[in-house]
Amino acid sequence: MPELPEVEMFARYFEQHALGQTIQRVRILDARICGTRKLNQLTGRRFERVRRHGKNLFADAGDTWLHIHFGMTGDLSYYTDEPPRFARVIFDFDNGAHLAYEDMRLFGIVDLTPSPEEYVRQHGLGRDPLDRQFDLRAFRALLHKRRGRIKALLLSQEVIAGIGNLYADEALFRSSIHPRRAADRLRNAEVKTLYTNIRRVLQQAVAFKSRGADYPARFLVQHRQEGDRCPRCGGTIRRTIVAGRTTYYCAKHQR
DNA sequence: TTCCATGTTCCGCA
DNA sequence: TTGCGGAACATGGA
Repeated sequence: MPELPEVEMFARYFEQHALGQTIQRVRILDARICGTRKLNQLTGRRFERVRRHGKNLFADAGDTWLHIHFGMTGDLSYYTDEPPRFARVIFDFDNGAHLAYEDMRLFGIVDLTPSPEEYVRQHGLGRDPLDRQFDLRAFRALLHKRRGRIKALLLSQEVIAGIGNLYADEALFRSSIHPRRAADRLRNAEVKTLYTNIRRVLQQAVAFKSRGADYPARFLVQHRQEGDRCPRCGGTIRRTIVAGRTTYYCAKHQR
């Protein structure tokens, strides 16, 4: 689940449920999820605010921040009765409720970091595409002298932080750009279109999700099947591998 | 049983 | 140097 829009939902969920309460205990059910720092140090503290950068969630706990990366199957669950099946870390609050980080495949990370800025710096993350500073000019600069494939570039978190496999395909689909095109060979108009569509796709995804609505049929994500009909031009949807990931695109209008 | 998965990282090779 | 493919990680669902 977790690309930028999903993590944005997690951030809002965290904000709604887990702020302001004293953490009574932190239970680590599977240490493979945790980094090197000791989450126990959160005991007695409260989460004061939440931030997101790309696919990373941060929660301010005073002089340290909780950092969560959701891997492929990470999720949050605030509950009062039974913990979810794949709970890996559980925060017990003094009101008797709990916040569980669940993760079936264990690719996620729950750790502490000095601050979101420090984390972003240490890991060399690029701009968040919904950040104000991510303007067309910045995007254009990222593509300059990049010989790699445009899809690979969109997936690279050091370039832009937050786009994953699904939304990379979606943005390219809307922009009529073939995922194997060389990044530095896109025409000016295409760069602009792609920039606009990256933001639009992510913003719309957040909007649909926050309403609990399904994505409409015009989204490629509803047609991720070899041989399906393109909702935009009637062409044929193809499945291939680009940048090591399963990629769907319309063979007719993506060039 | 086999294949696949919305992520990241590491290694070998061109 | 840059970028690519492949493998690895771990696990359940179709």
